[in-house]
Amino acid sequence: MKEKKISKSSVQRLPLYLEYLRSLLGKTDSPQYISATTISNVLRFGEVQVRKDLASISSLGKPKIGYCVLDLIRELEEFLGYSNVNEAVLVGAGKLGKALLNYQGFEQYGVIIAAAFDIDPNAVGKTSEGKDILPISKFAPFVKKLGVKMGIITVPAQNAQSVCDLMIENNILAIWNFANVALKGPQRILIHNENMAVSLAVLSSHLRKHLNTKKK
Amino acid sequence: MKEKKISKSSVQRLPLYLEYLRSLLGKTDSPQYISATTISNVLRFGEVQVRKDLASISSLGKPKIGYCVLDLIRELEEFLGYSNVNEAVLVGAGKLGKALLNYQGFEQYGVIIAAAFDIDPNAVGKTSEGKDILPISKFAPFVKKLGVKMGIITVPAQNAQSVCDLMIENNILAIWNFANVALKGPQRILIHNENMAVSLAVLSSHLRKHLNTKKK
DNA sequence: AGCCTACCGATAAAAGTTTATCAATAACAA
DNA sequence: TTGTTATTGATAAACTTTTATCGGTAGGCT
Repeated sequence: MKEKKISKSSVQRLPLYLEYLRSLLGKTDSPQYISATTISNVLRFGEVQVRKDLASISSLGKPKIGYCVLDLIRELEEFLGYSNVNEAVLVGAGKLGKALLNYQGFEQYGVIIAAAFDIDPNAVGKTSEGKDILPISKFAPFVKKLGVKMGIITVPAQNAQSVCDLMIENNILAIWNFANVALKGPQRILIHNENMAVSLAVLSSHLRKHLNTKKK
Repeated sequence: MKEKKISKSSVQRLPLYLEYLRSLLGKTDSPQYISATTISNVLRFGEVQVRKDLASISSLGKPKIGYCVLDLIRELEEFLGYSNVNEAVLVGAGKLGKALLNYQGFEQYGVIIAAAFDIDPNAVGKTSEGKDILPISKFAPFVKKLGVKMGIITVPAQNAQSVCDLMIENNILAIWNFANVALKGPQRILIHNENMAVSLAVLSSHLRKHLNTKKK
């Protein structure tokens, strides 16, 4: 009810607040309250932006005092869904796929990759970390049985859309796509395209621009 | 001169056009010209958006015909800086760092990771793919010698800013940051924060919202 | 030739995001 | 108690990005 609409860009800043607040807890002089001003100085966001972001997930915030750190952390974790674990499945056990599969870091954010799938029979087996890589034929039953709602795509670009369709058919609701195409699907499905090429484009075009103008 | 200002979001769509156009070349019925309408249908962007994006990097575009595919590809590669190779250095040879280091895929986009650096003496050596992992003390001379302009950060969050500062001191111009903090630096430096936690936040909060509303 | 149609490019409107301004509130000190 | 100050939260302005509208141009068909 009280949940105001929150912009996508705002959501993307939330984990940064969370990371910072969590880092405070470790310190010896860890403060009980924190002001938006302080946060904005550390993260170098606009002061107002911080307030707006926090306002959309939290109710508290006392004048002259700021926000209660512990409450904020709890509310952020709550909002971001880090408090309840989501299981995910990964399709495409190539280099990138395996790297993600073996990467422990996601558990910190409430995501566990339950298993990976690959079309290549040679890829099937167990990773060094003991995660299963199953044949793609097992995908539908596996997902149905565990009720997995999150899918990760690390197949080559030309196969990505069909994997995406497969996931949607099997009631996956959120898809994290590492293939170098912008996948699309029905509105209700969230497809987040994580595209290394896109990032490289930003970096690389900046360099080109910068180096060119210098030459002149 | 003719280069119009182009928005960051626009730049981020460019590699998708490129990928699609490149994929056309492989086909047997590969067309010589292509219209913005066709592209927009495949990539599911707005038709006008495609035109605007293309207009900012290309001059051509004939009524009733469309754009010359080969020219477009050339112009995109040119703009994105894929045509001339950029060397990059990576700091932080942990799991993620090594995965990136060994990942060949970047070369397709004109980026080669020349070497990695780590503060931990035990990490120093060569990867399975034959890439060097050097002690961080070698960073400054290495970067200076090769004139590297791109840096990749894969260290834990608390060390990321100091690595970032180190890179800036050594004239790195574009930084690709995988640590879970938003790094900041002077305007002229491009810092692209690639944050897995941010992506997970988007996915995970979508799931939470979706699953909650269903329960009701 | 002249008309029709597919398509581009420019300009304008709308939507979304960030930044600025300011009144209101609660702690603290005199 | 009363004034001062740090800080919030709401509202408004500026900016950015996306989407809509429309005139203009070049093929191709009659």
